[in-house]
Amino acid sequence: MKNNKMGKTELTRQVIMEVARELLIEKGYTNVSMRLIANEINCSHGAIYYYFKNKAELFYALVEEHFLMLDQKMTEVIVDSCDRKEKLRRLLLGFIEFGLTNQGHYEIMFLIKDEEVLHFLNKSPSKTYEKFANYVAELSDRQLTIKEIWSIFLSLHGFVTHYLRHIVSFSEVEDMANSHVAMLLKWTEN
Amino acid sequence: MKNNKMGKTELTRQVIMEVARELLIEKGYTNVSMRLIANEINCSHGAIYYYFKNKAELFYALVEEHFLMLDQKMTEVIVDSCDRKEKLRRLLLGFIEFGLTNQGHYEIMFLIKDEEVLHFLNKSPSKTYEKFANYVAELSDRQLTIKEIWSIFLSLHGFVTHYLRHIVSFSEVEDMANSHVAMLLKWTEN
DNA sequence: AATAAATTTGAACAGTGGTCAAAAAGGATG
DNA sequence: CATCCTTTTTGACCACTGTTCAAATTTATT
Repeated sequence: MKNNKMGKTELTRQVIMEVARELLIEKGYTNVSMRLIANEINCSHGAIYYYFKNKAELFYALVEEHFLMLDQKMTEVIVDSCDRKEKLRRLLLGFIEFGLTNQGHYEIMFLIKDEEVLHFLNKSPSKTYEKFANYVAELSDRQLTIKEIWSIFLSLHGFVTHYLRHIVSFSEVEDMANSHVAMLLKWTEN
Repeated sequence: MKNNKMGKTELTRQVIMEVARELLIEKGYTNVSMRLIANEINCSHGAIYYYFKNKAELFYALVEEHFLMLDQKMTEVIVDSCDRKEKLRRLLLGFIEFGLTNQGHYEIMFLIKDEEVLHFLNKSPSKTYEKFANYVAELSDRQLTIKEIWSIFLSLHGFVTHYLRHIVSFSEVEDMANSHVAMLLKWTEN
């Protein structure tokens, strides 16, 4: 970490985002206040507004990276050296794992209704979904319709969303996740 | 509505809940404040706390009725005079319709993470789910496992949750809802 | 009319996101 | 070093939130 001459941590977008991310993970979007972030950094809450126009922009900057992370995670599955059926399985399971290991981020990316947050999200969710949909279409045995793929996504979203409410870790529901994905897979076959 | 000698509406749990329900429908849980409710009734916000210990209890009293409404809606489908396959279809579609025509309530019943709200919800969601699961098991052609039924529920939950974020009415997504349910049904068959 | 109980009020508290004039710090120039 | 200018930081302030509670008011009872 960069320090200035007084030894205090320099205030940058990066530093603010790092602290905000830690707090987001342990408390969730609504329970992290700008003042709490500022306290953790030892600056005034007003200073944060010099780097981010508001709370929504700050937290969007956080999740923006995670859209790319999710994209990358999907690509990793694709270039893996297993057969198509296994790739598809890992793609669906991977989405659930991503959602439950990044609950705070997932909340902002796909759940929170806040207008301001939604304004910043813009096209990111649809772009990531498009990638997901293309991969699913590519990996499935039979030709799936647009609606069918969308249904698969909504089913995964429902899984993540439910367990997110009670803050359950992925490992705690891994069995159920496997079962859920197995059902969706079975459905893509016939 | 009962009025007292001055012509002013009498302050009761019922009156508070009616006003709160209207506001919940048009604004959602987080955007309805105790002071807003009080203004609408023409009483002080403090008075509401004489009838409800806090915001969560007030809104739980609202959704409590809706767990029963949902139960009843499911029962109506069961006693209907169509064949089993059609009953199951209406059961699943009915859940989606319920969620999207009572968005504010559904939010509290199945979505909101607020600890205080969760505390009051207690066993209501699981009881309603149990009823749902029993009906699904009863109406499906083949024997479904516990996990399979749970997956069906999560898939419906995902559908509702997604469209709830953008406040879309049921009629606007009815086609997609039918398609989503059709997929789940097809899966229960083979 | 006096007393007791039920109800209502509104100031106060601690918290939120956000704004902004003023102060402070940093850098460049003479 | 001193002056000037720009960048950064502060913290009081605003309007809002849920919640509490002593005090005032209304209603019911004796």
